[in-house]
Order: sequence, then C-alpha cells, then structure tokens
Amino acid sequence: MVTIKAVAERCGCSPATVSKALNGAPDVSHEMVLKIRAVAAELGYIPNAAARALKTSRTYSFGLLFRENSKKGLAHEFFSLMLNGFKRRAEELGYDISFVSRRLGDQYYTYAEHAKYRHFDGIAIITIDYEDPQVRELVESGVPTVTVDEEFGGCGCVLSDNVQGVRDLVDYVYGLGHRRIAFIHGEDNMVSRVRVGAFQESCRERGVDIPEEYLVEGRFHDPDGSGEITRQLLALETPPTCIFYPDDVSYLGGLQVITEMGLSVPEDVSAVGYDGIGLAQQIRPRLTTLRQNADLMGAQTAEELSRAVREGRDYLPKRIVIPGKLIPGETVKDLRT
Amino acid sequence: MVTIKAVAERCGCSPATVSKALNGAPDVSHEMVLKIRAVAAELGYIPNAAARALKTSRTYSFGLLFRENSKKGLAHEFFSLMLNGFKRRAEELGYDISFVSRRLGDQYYTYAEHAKYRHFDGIAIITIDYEDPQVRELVESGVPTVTVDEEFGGCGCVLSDNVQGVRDLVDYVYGLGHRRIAFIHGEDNMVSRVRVGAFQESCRERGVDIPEEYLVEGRFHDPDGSGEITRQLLALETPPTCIFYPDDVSYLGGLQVITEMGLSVPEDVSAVGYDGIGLAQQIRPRLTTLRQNADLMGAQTAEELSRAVREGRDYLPKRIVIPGKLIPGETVKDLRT
DNA sequence: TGTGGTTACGAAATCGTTTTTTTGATGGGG
DNA sequence: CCCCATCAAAAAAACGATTTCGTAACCACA
Repeated sequence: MVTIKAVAERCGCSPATVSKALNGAPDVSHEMVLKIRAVAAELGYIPNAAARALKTSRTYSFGLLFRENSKKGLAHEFFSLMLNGFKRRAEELGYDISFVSRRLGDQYYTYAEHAKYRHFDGIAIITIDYEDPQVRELVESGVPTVTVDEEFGGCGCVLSDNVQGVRDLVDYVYGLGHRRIAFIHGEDNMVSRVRVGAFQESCRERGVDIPEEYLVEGRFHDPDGSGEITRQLLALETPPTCIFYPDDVSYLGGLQVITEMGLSVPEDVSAVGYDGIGLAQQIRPRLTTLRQNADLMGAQTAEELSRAVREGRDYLPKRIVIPGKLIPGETVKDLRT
Repeated sequence: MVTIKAVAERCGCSPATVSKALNGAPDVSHEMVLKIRAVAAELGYIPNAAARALKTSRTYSFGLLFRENSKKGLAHEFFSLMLNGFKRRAEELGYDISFVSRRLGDQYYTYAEHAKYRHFDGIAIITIDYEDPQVRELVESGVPTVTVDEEFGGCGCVLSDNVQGVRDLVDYVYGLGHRRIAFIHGEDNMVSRVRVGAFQESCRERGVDIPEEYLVEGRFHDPDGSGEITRQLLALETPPTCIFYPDDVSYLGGLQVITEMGLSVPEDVSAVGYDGIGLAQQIRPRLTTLRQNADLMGAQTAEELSRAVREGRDYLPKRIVIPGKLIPGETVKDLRT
C-alpha cells in the first residue's frame, strides 16, 4: 500500500508537507504542491479513509436508517426514488452513504450504537414507525439527524406537502362534481394524520359532508387490505362515488375488487391514488394521483444533513416542505353532465 | 468519547487486556473477562470502527456498485429486491454495506480508487454495462468481487437461471398452442444473449420456426420502446400470436399499444413478461411471467463475497445459478381448442 | 546591525485500536 | 532446590493520516 510516507520520501519532504499540499493548506510553496501532486498521481496514492477518520473524527459518510412494515423493504418505488436522490446529492456533497442497522454478525447493536461505531457524520431517518424507542435514542444521541416524512424530536425534517396535495385532489374531484368521497388512509402516523386533517378540512370548506364510514384506516402499500375496504365501501347503502387510496399500489388492490364486482373505473366508481409511481401511469385507465417529488425529497435530506454537519453547534434545524404535483388521469368521472 | 483506555483504567488493567477480553482472546482469565465486559457495558463503550480498520485493515463493510441505464436508478423492483436480500444477508454475516461511486464532493475517483479509499472488504457489482473499463479495473484491482447477472473477469458470480426460465416460458406457450412467437430482448449483454440463445434453442427443439423479424432488440425497463416494437410486430404480414417481453415493465408499454390498436390481451395477442414484479400481479389480466428470485440472488451475493473474504488466497470463485419460477397468469390464450 | 515579520517546511504528538513481545508469577518435576 | 513450562497481564510498537508548534531562512526597515 502506498502511503503518505512513501510519497513524502519520493518527494524528499515530510509527510506533513504532503498532507498539507494535498489538502490545500496555505503554507506550502506552489512548486512543492505541483511536485507532490505529480508524485502522488504517479505512485497512485489514495488516502486511507480509516486513518483520516481516526484523526479527524469525521468519516464523510452518512448513515441511512430505513424501515417499513412490509417484507418488500426498499422495493417501494417511492422509497427507492428517495434513496436515489439522497445518494446522488450526498455524493455531490462529498459523502458516502451506508445503511444503519441493528445487527452486525452476531453483535446486536441499537441504532445509536451502530451509528457511534461507524461514526457517521449524519443520519437520515425514514421509517414508518417513529414510536420505536431506538429511533428516539438515535435522535437524542447527538449525531446530526434529519427525518423524512415526519417532524420528530426537534431535528431537521423533509416533508412532502401532504396538506396541499390532498387539497389539490379534493379540489379536483370536487370540481368534477363528486360529493360522496371516501378516504382510505394509512396506519396512524404523521403522514396519515396530516392527510386526514387536510381532507376533512377541505371537504368542510366546500360544504361536503363526510360520513364516518367514509373515513377508513387501512395500511400503506397494502393492496389486499385496500381491496377489502373497497368492498365494504361499495356495499354501503349510499356508496361513495370516489375513493381516495393511501397510495398507488393500494389503488391497484381496490381496482381488482371493483373489477371482480363487475364494476369499472371510472364509470361506476372513481378513484385517486397518491405517490405517482411510474407503473400507475403505464396501466389503463391511467390513475389520477398526486406525484410526490421523492427524488427531490431525498436530495434535500442530504442537503440539510450536510448543512447540519457544516454548521455544527450553530445549526438551526429546518422544516423543508416539498410540493407534489397532481397528475390527472382517467380514473375520475366527470359527474357534472 | 469512551475509549478502550477508559475501560482499562476503570478495570485497573491495560488496554491490551481489554481488547483481548472483548475479542475473545484465550489468554485472559475468566474473571477478568467478566469484569471487563461489565465495565464496558456500564460505561457504554463502543469500539471505534476507524481505529479498528486502520489497525487490522479490515473494514467489515461491503461496497455495492450499482449502475443502470435509466434515470430510475434503484427504483426497479428487481434491483431493490436484490439490494434488500444483499443487505439482510450481509448484516447477518457481519458486514455493513455502502455504495461505491465515482465522486465524492469535488474529488472524482474511479471505482477502484474509491474502493481503495474506503477499503471495502469486498464488492458486489451489478451493472448493465460490464464493458465499462472502470468495472474491469475494479475487478482486476484485487479486492474480492462478485458480479451479478454476468460472468465476468473470473470472479464469483450470481446468475439467474435464464436458460431454464426462458425454456419454461417457451414450454408454457408452446403447450398452449402458440407457434408464432416473437421475442423482444434487452440491450446486448450476457443476460440478453443467454435468453436469446435459450429461446432459439428451445424453439428449434420443438420445431418452431422463428423468422428473423420476430427477434427484436429492445431495451430493459423501457415501456415506450417495447410499445413501439409491439406496434411493428403487430403490423407484420403474419403477426406473432405471442410476444415475449424483456421484463414486466416493458410488457406494460406493449399492453398500452395493443389496447390503443383496439386489440386486447390475451384475446388478440398473448404476452409474457420476465421478473415477476409485484405490480404485474396486481393488474388484470394478470401477467404470465417468470419470477426471478431477486432476494435470494442478493443474499447469495453476500454469501459468496463473505466466503471470498474468509478464504482469502484459497478462494475458488463459484458460479451460482438461482432458479426462477414460472407464474402462470391470464395473458396467454389457449389456442388448442 | 539588530529587530520583526513572512514564508516554507519539519518534528512530533496524536487519534483508538490490535498484536507481538516481554515480564512476572506460579507450580510441577526431577 | 533449581529449571522449565504455563499462564495472565503489561508494555510497546504499530496502522496512516492530520495538526500544532517550532524554527530556519529570508527580506525589509529603522
């Protein structure tokens, strides 16, 4: 392995000078810098991240804590798009990323312990369950932390603009004449609460009455569950004319049940999703949905994390809200005729 | 920060003894081990990965090189499922994972340089483009490497059983009476070549003649492209009765075109996909496809990588083939009646 | 000539571990 | 009673970088 010492010897100077030259310290002559750069390139010198981390106690890497409720893990398009954006921006900012877990071989760590072990400069958290005490422990452990899709523990957060998103959808279906609107929401977390609140409020503003049985708790990314709920909704005495699903995948479960019942979308019942994943745009009828800007959310998470690291004690956590975009499809019938 | 030295002082022994005790070295008395463990737990001692890595030159982390041709990055279900399996198994084996990239802030590295910088113990490569000279450089740089979906450079590899997979599909549609079968394959790489080969061979074995224009090069995960090809296929003088798509997502593009043309699946034209992603099972008609065991492929990649690390110079690369499973759907019409 | 300020570099300490080598104590065998 | 093995622990030397100081050389100015 070619070390800084090797470069130094070859240059006839000390390791200190090489380090300074390569890191752009001011007190190295310009010729020396050039010479050192040349020799370093010639020998193929690559610094050793571990040594650097040990000395500077900065690793230039972010941890990513990701956890959700199904077995699919990262395989939700929304999450993977976010991860993509996060990774890209983190790399631009000079950080590698790795996953923070609770296990390493037969060592079991808490998230906080793992973070301490690897000495991540910052940690992004995206989880369905912010109630987990280990998550709290991590946030309170002192590492810069940014949460996604939830305001939590006073650290920075990146949120999707669920209020406006739901409002836009309500506006849209209301504009097309719908008054009997059902809302299936995901499990009880901040995203669900915000969406339900926004739904109720914008319906109230428009004088639309939402009977209790139109507001149902389901789960995110659970087509079967949403299908079942859809069945119940359509069996009501006065069934809704339009159903809001917690996400696009759940809509597919609903669609399946609707089809089984011999009905069709949007002729017999209208539907809207949430997320705007690609596949929902590939099928017919094209789903009316609200595209969340997952990529940007990921990128902003990296951005905020890097700011937290950079500003250290002066860091003032920000609450970053990312707007989505209504994607009109073919699943909402115009009732105004 | 509570270091090994702090634990040592508190125990009235030397750092060396603490290290040995915690790592299960044989020459520490049992009482001492117990005492040290207790004190370590009490003080909340967590070792410093960087220091350990510096000394042992093992990082206990795997690099993952991932690259594909669209902007979606990880957001292909197949890849993210694989990543999931890889991550899970790697953690069980005692490895963290992080991504290997070509950029860190304003430093541009080659993959090999990045790997050297972070000193990954092993690297998993999954890319659409094994022609990239940087990939070759990485494989030849000496780090243990395992490739996915391609045999490359003599290192270990994990492959999907594309031969059997395509054969199964051919058997299936042949069994249902199809003789005019078109095959859209992905860009020219090992997966495509193997699939095309298997397709041609199993057709030949069954005496099915495949005219040149039935074998078309498309791209993976490209619904629009596949749609266009579908249009051309159906415009042929004798159009195919069944179309093989390079993957499930591409099928959706085809389906769209078919529908636009006023035709329907499977009444007018049959179709099969490849991958077995969840969404293709949620829509109607349910896609007939070949599910690749992406999770297991990921897990086996971690396994093989860990073996490579463990066995060092004695390591003999393995070629691991993971079988898939035919998922009969509703997109292939029975022509035998 | 003496003083003071720059500039360019080196020496050495240090980060927190692991690992090899030494040391010291103990006990058993001849 | 001496020698040698055995065992437990300590001492010390790394691993490869960064960073703080110190200092030599040089120049300018009074």
